[in-house]
Amino acid sequence: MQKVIVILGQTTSGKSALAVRLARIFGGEVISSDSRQVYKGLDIGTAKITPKEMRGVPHHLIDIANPKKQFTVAQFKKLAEKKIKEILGRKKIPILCGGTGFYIDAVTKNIVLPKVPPDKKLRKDLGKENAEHLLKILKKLDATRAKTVDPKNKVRIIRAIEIAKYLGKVPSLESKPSIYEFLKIGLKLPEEKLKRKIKAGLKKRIRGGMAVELYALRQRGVPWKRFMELGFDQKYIALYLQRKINEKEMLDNQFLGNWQYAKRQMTWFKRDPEIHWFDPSLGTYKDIKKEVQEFLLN
RNA sequence: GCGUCGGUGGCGGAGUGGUCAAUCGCAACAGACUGUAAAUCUGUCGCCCUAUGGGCUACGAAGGUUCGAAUCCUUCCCGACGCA
Repeated sequence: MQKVIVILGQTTSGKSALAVRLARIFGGEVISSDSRQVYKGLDIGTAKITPKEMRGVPHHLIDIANPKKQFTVAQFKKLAEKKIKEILGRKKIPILCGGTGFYIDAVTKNIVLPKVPPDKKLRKDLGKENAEHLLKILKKLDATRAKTVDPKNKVRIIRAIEIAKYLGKVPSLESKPSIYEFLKIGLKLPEEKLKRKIKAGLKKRIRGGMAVELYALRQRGVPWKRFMELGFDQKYIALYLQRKINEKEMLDNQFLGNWQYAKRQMTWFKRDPEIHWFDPSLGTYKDIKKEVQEFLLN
């Protein structure tokens, strides 16, 4: 089976740098698996790797989407699979690197996503209803899925309705075995160190012109409302630029957002027993390298 | 110094005689996750236990009134504002 390396972990844990190092040694190319770095014009705000930091290693799936439009897992999965194929075709090692657990699982667990594209109008209309009512609508279309969806999660129920409308019912969850073999390396920092890194990273992004960057997007017609969805950093900068919060509130909320996100990432990753965890602050690079080496040889 | 308003759980903030261990929001902790996933959503959240029940300590402090007080009275301490 052909091999693919996966580097995942919490925000600011050092995934990108590790990916570049491994890519340079083993002859790899990086496929970003980050749901925000796909957007063009959101460089500083999503802590995108810079060309210099790439050190000659090709990076994929960065800057491929218009921030005005919504990018989705399904698109990611399709593109990532295409890139994996291409990279392997060049006799190089694909390295999936990022912090979006769902995106990574979509590829590594080969989750079969129903081929029903988002229906903007339907979502908008149904969004006005309450969860209880939505569940009733779903029950009529697909009683089975109605029993399993989170009954209070409108987003989920609406998607289920969307699928049921097109396919008659929501197909049961399927996860086909992947044609690739994956080695999952997880990076996890101790709490205090992670907090410090998040703070430092935030400072750097602010000084680096995160607000200016967002302002430019705004000038290009990205509505304020959209910033709310683009991530915690951009959300609070947008509120600050609109003078709805002050500078301190912005910084506090941004830190909190990053921190809570890091915790949420862990609850996702925790349930995957295949991940090999390392603490990058302990000089574990050699161990990781060894692990990768063995994986590639077998 | 006088006057007014106020002091509630980690924080903000309800409650103004019983149904209050105390609405709610935040944080915290745990978790879910079928094309929004940096999103969306759920549970727990004073302490202890033989735990869909029981006990203890609590609403600035100390007394008091009452069958019963976070809620009423007195004094004291602290804060904000007003008058001096």
